[in-house]
Amino acid sequence: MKQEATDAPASTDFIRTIIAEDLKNNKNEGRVHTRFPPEPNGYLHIGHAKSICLNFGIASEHPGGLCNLRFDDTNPAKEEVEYIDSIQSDVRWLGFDWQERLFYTSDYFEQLYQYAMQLIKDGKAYICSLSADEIRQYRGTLTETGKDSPYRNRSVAENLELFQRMRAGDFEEGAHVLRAIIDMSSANLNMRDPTIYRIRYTEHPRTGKKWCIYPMYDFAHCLSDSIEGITHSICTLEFENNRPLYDWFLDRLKLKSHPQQIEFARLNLSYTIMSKRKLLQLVEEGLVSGWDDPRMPTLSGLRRRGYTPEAIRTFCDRIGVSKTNSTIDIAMLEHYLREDLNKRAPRVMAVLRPLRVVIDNYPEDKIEWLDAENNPEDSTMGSRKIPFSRVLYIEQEDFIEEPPRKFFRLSPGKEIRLKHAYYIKCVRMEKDKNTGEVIELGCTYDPQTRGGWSADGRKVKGTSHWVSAAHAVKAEVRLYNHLFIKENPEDTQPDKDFISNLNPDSLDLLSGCMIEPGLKNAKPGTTYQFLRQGYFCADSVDSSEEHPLFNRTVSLRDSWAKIQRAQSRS
RNA sequence: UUCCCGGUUGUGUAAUUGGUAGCACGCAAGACUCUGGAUCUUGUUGUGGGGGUUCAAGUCCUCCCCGGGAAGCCA
Repeated sequence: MKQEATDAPASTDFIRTIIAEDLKNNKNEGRVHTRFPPEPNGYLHIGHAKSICLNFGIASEHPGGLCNLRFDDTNPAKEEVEYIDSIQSDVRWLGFDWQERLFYTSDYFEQLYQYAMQLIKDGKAYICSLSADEIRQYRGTLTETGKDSPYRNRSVAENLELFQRMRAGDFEEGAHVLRAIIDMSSANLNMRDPTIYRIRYTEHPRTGKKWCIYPMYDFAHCLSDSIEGITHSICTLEFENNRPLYDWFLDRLKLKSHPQQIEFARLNLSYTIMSKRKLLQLVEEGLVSGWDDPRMPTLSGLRRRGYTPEAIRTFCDRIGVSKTNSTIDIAMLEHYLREDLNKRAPRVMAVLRPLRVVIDNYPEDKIEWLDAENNPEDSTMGSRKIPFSRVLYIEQEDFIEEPPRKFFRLSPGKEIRLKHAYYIKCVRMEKDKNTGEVIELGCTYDPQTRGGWSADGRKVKGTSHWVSAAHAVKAEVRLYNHLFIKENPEDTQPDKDFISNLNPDSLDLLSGCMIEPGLKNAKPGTTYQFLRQGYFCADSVDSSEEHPLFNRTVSLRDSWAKIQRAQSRS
C-alpha cells in the first residue's frame, strides 16, 4: 500500500478535516479505521474506485490506520460468488490490501440476531404482520404522517416467540417482519418503524440454507461497523437520510463503539453511466460484450482497455471529495491516463490504415536495421532495431494529393521524414482505375538522411510512422470511443431511456493493420504507444500470436484534428 | 406540499476559519520538438440573487431562487 503521508500535498477535503480534528481531540483513542463495504451484486466501477481510494487512502495516511474489506451480503436474492471474487481481485489490482481483514456481514448473522432479540426485549422492536402493501400504506407519504401498525403493541414475550419462529422457518415469506419502534410521524420516513428483518427462503452464497431471515441494510450496516471497531463510516450522499437510523440502533443497543457516518458525493463521469443496475442491463442485453468490455467504466473493463491502477488512483486523488453533486469531465480521467502512460509506454510503430509506398531509388533486396529509441521520456528504456526496406506502409491519412493549409505531411513533390529512418519525397502516385483512390505512392529517399537527420540542416516539418511491408505483422485493432453520445446519458427524449443514447460508433474494428515485427509477441495487458496515434494494449482475451489484436486505450492528443475542425468551422 | 443536503470561471476542487479568490482539467495563443505527442510560456467574463452586520463577507445573519436525495420486506 502506498505510504505517502510525507510527500503528498496535505489533502484538505472535509472528511480528512473531520478525521484530523477527531485525532486532535483523541477521539477513538487516536485510531483511524475505515472500511470499504461493497454489496456483491455486480462488478466494481470507477465510482467505487473513488470510494476505495478514499477509504484505503485515509487509513494509509495515519500510523496504525486500517481499512477493512467487508461484503455487505444481506440480500441473497441479488448476490453472487462471481461478484465476491471479482471485487477482491479488482481492489487488489487497484493496489490496496486489506491484509487479514476480509469480512462479510453474514459473518455476523448470529450476533445481529442477538442484537435484534435485545431490541425486542427492550421493547424497541416488534413483529409486524401487515403485508408489504399495508406497511407502505401505514407509512404515510412525504407530506402526511404515518399511523401505527396494529401489531405495534404486541407483548415482548409474543414478539420474542414470533421472532424465534421466524428464524425457525415456521412462516411463509412476507408473513411477518421485525420492525423497530421509533416514530410513525417522523418527518424522516426512514424513522417510521423501519423493517429490520425479513423472511427469505433464498440460499445465501455463504451461509447456504442456514438462515431464512435476513437483516436489512440499516440494521446490519451500523452494527457491522461497530463490531469491527470502525471509527469513520464513509458512504455516499443517498444515505444522509439514513444516518439518524444508523445512530439510533447504536444508541439503543448502548454500544461503546459508535462509528461516525460521513457522506460524500459519488462520482459521476461524462459520457458514461455508473449505476450497477444499468451496467448489468448492458451486459444482460448483450449491448456490450460483458462486464469487462473495454468500453465499460468497470475496473475490469478499464483494465482490459489498458488503464493502469496508478492513473486511476491519481485521478481519484485529484478529483477531490465533497458533498456537491457533480459530473467530472471524462477528459480529466483520460488526462491522468496519458500522463501515466507517456512515462512508461514503449513507443512502437503501427500503421492502422496502410498505404503502400515504394522507395524507387532504394535497392530491391536491401534491408537495413535502424535504431529506434523505445521512449524519449525515459532513456533507460533503451532502443530496438527496426527493419527498413524498399516497400513500406505509411498511414493513409499522412498523404493528401491536394493538401489543405497547414498540412505538413506527404503530398506530391513534398518531402517528409520517416521516423528513425530517412527523408522521402513523393514523386508519383498510382490510382485505382475505377475509384480514383490513391493505392500506391512512389517516393525517393535521400541516403544522406539516415536516422532521420540531414547534414545540410534542411528542415522537414512532417514526420510519419511506417513499417516495412516485408516484415510487418498483420493485426486487428479496436478503436474505442465514448459509450454514449450524450455527455449525460440520462438526457433522453421523453419516451426513451439511456439505451437510446448508446454511441453506435463506440467500437470501430480495423482489420488490415500493419505493426512492426517485434509486436508479434506483445504481452496482453502491456500498453504501447503506437507512435502519433495513441496507447494500445494487446487484448487479454482475444489476442494471440497468430492473430494479434490491440485495444486502443486512449488516443494521443491530436492538434492537427483541432486545426482541421477550426478550418472547417470557418 | 414535508424533511434532509448542496450551490466558487466551461468542468472539478481549494481559500490560513472574517483579510490578495488559488490549483487541476478543458479551451485559446505562442515557443520548442525526429511523435501535429511530450515539455515550456501566456491567456481564460467565477463566489446563485436581494437585504443586513463589519474597516473588511465566498466565509456570519436573513429572505428568496435553483439543483439533488428521501415514501423497498434493495443497498
